[in-house]
Amino acid sequence: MMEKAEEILKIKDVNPTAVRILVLRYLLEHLKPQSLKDIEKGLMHTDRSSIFRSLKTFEEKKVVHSIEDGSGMIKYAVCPTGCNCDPQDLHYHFYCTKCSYTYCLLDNPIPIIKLPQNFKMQRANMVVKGLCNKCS
Amino acid sequence: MMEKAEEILKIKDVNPTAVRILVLRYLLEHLKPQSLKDIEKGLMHTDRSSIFRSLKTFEEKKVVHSIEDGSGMIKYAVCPTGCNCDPQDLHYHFYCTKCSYTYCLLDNPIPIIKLPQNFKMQRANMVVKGLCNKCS
DNA sequence: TTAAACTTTGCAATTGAGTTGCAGTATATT
DNA sequence: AATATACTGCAACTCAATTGCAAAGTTTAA
Ligand SMILES: [Mn+2]
Ligand SMILES: [Mn+2]
Ligand SMILES: [Zn+2]
Ligand SMILES: [Zn+2]
Repeated sequence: MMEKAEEILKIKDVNPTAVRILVLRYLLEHLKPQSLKDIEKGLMHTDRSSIFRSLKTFEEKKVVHSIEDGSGMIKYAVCPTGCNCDPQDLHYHFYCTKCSYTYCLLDNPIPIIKLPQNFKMQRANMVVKGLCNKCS
Repeated sequence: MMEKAEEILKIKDVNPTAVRILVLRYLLEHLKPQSLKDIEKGLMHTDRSSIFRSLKTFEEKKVVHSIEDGSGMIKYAVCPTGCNCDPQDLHYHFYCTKCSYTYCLLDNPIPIIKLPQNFKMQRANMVVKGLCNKCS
């Protein structure tokens, strides 16, 4: 990503505080979706609860999306440019059961899913599990 | 479901102990996928860890499949007849953000997902979130 | 400027689902 | 019956997530 953290926060209408910039930069530097613990380890002088609250704010303001990959730790990834987290913006994720790497499969938009009558889709958490290219 | 718990356990090669029969019957009685806590509340005289271990055994032996719907509690549902939890047997799930009901969308098999080179699919956890027919 | 109002942060404590060790009980095998 | 194996209940523990609160920082309105 070449966008600067501050620009993203401005676009997404999030107050660019010190912690938020650090957290967002950290996410931008790592293509791999990061857990709260990952970020905590990476930003050794920033408090966990502050990081946690930044992530919650980011999610709410659609700066990041979260991935429940079943590992027990929620992962966070910066939303691709133009993403508004609407159903048509969503993509699959892949969780490698061997190396525990979580991938955003950005090239695979999820298809239109035929829901039962009167079911309304808002979001989705689509995780394929298996072995990644490095592990298979 | 009309299958008796004992029959399913026999087919899936699981020793039909007292707790296991109780847990499986409980799941069969409820179409809604149940959490460990749900089952614990339903089977007031059965210990949590015993239920937990039954569910782990069931999952391993493909008696049930688990659903990580993001609610913080894993849900368990009896596998439909003939299901072997292979990729082609998988289906979408729907989590209602208002009433917290988790649905197995058995009529919607998931499509073939084009993964990157050398990625091998083993399992999947596909959860659509939104409002169910009763809540929209 | 200054004071009040609001926002953000760090720390400590709590929550709660999930998991495990272990000893006692039940069941199967010899 | 004696032994081995499988199952169960209880209590304790793990650990990611979350919260309360007071201090620090920032904005706004006298
Ligand atoms: Mn993603
Ligand atoms: Mn299901
Ligand atoms: Zn891998
Ligand atoms: Zn609902």
